[in-house]
Amino acid sequence: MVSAASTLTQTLPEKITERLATRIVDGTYPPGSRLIEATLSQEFGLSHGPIRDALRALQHAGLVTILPYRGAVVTDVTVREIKELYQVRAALVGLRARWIAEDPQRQELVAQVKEPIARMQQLAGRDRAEYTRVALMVNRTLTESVSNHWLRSTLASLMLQTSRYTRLALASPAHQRFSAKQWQYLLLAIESGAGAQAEKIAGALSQATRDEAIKFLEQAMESRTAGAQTADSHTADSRSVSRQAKKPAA
Amino acid sequence: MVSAASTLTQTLPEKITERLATRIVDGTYPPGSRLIEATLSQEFGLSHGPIRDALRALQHAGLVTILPYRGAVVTDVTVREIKELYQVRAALVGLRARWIAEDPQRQELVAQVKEPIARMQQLAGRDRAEYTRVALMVNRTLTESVSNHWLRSTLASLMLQTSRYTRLALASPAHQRFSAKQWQYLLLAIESGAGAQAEKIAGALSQATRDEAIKFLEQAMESRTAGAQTADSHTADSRSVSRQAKKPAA
DNA sequence: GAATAATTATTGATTATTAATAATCCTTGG
DNA sequence: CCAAGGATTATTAATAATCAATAATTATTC
Repeated sequence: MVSAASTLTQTLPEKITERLATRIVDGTYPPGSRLIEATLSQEFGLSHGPIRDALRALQHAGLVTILPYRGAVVTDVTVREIKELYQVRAALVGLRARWIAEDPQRQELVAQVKEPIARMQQLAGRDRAEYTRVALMVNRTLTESVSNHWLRSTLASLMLQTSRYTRLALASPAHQRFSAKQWQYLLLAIESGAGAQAEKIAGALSQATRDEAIKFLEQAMESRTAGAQTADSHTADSRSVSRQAKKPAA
Repeated sequence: MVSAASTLTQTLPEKITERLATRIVDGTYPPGSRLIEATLSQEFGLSHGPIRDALRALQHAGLVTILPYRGAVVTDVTVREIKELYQVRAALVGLRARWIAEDPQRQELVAQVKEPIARMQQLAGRDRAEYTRVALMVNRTLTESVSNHWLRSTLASLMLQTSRYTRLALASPAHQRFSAKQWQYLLLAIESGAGAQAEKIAGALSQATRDEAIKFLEQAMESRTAGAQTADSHTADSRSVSRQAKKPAA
């Protein structure tokens, strides 16, 4: 479940897992790229063992697909799968909001995120990178505040995957402004202990983010299949994992 | 995510994972038992590699806890954690019911589970083992019918863990009868496409199962701490994983 | 009898080697 | 030219032997 660069990690494979996860999420390794054990073990100056472990962990996190005797490939998720992913995420984010709103000790958390959420109002539509940073941070704070261990870890796993696409949605200034507003409403609902309302707002925001991300992805898909032969970074069929297909830039 | 002895498995570690998972779930390896690489690799006639993989997979599934330089121990879940686990499960089982009820192609599934659910009525309060078997089977059929990949896999993971405790609840004839009734209502709600109602029934049943399981567990805890020195199978503090602590019966 | 040091069991990681296998390349015959 | 089939290659899967690291246990000493 890849604790997304949070709790100071211990073992070697965990460290590697996080470093690789970061590269996948931030796009350094685009979907379809192969993660080859030999290359990675050289790069990190390690033997195959820990690398293997890390790749397996990434598989469990859903960031990588392992084909027997073929190795790890950064998962290329179809639009349909992304929709499904967000659907589950929306439900759990709703649950998260409700449980937080119903937690007697919620004011601590409220105090912690009040300022960042206010700042999001300022940034919305102005500083894209910073807005994204703050938004993801607030999200993480909320997830980590959940006392239920299982909700926390499954949410963390889903978030890790969706963050790849949420970035896309947050690129739109219009969506930023919408998102900022919704966060403010959500904060109010949580503060006042309105569980059902908090759940509804959080779920709706998640759905909206999904719709926005999908819009971008479908555009990208079109332009990709249109000018297929031109650029090398994205072949028409990024699913056919042929040998020469994009190696991770070493 | 340990596909619980379902989809015909391929690789060695997956096979081992399933065999070990079965043993943990059915109580062959009680909570607190240590799973030692050397022993297992001998038993299965394999080298350490695949065993390691399997243990890591079990850790991801939440069935085992790995302590650095100490190895894998069958997770001993606190009552609080079990409550949390069921809370998430209840929410997702509710979601599962709703989505199935809203699926235009649901009648296929309905036809598939109608008979088993009718049979549950007959078995309830009479044949405990068979009732449990059918109930778990129906549950699995429902989970596997979910088209959303993420819901399916997270549910499968949660189910694998909860099945350890659901068994306890299903031991009670009263709960069996209650459960059988609720399943019938659930089937009707699904058949008629009443999503919200299906969600409510499924969630409520999950909660009831939880309450029943907790009751058993708390009884077991009491009797355990009371007559601590007597039996060897469950030490008072099954958390202290000392060297001599229950080895898996080889 | 408690603090500390030695011992032991066990995992973590490395290295080298062989087997298995999927993808690709390279014939060769039509 | 080109399609079918076999050789080649890249890469993972698994084994084995070894050493390092470490947590728990046992022994030792004052």
